Amino acid sequence: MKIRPKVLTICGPTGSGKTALALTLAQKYPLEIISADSRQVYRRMDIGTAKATAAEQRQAPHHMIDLIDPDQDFSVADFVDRARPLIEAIAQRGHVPCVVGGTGLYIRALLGGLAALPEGCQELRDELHAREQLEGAGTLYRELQEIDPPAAAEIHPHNLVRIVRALEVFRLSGRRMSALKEEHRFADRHYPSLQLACSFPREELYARIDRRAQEMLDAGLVAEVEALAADYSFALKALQTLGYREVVRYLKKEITANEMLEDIRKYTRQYAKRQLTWFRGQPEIIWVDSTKESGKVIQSIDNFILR
RNA sequence: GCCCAGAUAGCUCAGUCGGUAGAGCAGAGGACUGAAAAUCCUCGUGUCGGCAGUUCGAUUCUGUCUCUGGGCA
Repeated sequence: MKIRPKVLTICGPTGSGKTALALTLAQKYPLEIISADSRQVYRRMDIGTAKATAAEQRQAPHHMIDLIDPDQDFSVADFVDRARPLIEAIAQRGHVPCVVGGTGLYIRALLGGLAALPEGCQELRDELHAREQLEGAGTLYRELQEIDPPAAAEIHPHNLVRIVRALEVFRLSGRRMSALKEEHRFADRHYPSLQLACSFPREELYARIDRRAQEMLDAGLVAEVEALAADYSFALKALQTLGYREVVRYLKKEITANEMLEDIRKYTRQYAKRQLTWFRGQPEIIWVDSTKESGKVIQSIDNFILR
């Protein structure tokens, strides 16, 4: 009989203590951690992505970290494709797969599946962007209004990334993205899941983020970026990542060391806020203050695993 | 001590030829299906430094005081 793996997820904004909670729980349960983080998949991006340290990774098996080189592309679909077999294998050996991360879309797609959309095509995207450039702002949006009115109605005319994607889907599949999404709606139920999110009062979360930014710099974030820039270039897409791009600007002498620190803090806080917006919209998530409610957490995990 | 320039939103500043004011940033809220640490949207009442004068009406003009720059001594 094929077992249906139960999946525990721990999400929350950056700096909310997801890793710490997972490692605490790993002392009590046979957890294997699956990182759901769009940046921790990159090798050599350790400090700025707050990757679990080597010592932390020894406390429980970690997966989905250091998968690819910094110049390679990665997408939600890649994440799902790689994580699914891992979950099966972990469950087979009697362990509990624990998905830990802040990339909300990855977790949602893992649990709810992905619509039958074609994968992205960089050349096509470049071509579309070039057309918008050449033929004027609004060109692509008008085209989307023609071919997929429902999608156009949902996408703001300024949101080029989304507009390009919708056009790409139509061009590659011959079908409207709006229809394909409507047929799917993250409605798959791949695994029974218990979804926890780390919560903190906003002020405290921001204070933690501010502190961590300084710690990252102390730990050698600038050197990490210098090494990447030396082997690739400042234009490396992965260096557009929050925390990395500010260091790049510092190294290019566009901002001072202090501005770098303050910018990293500021943009990280804004990112945390966006994550909160996403996670708040996920109805199944149970919010816990892990520093105060560990009893409640243990209780709900017991119920979930033994059910 | 004297001269000059400032004082307007949390910050930087614009503006009102006299009818109580608006940008950027910050902040808050939101959207999100193969780029998601990305991308995008919405939200602006504040003794216009204090006091007094002129005026129907002053944040705007005048006087004075305070503070902050800069200059001269």
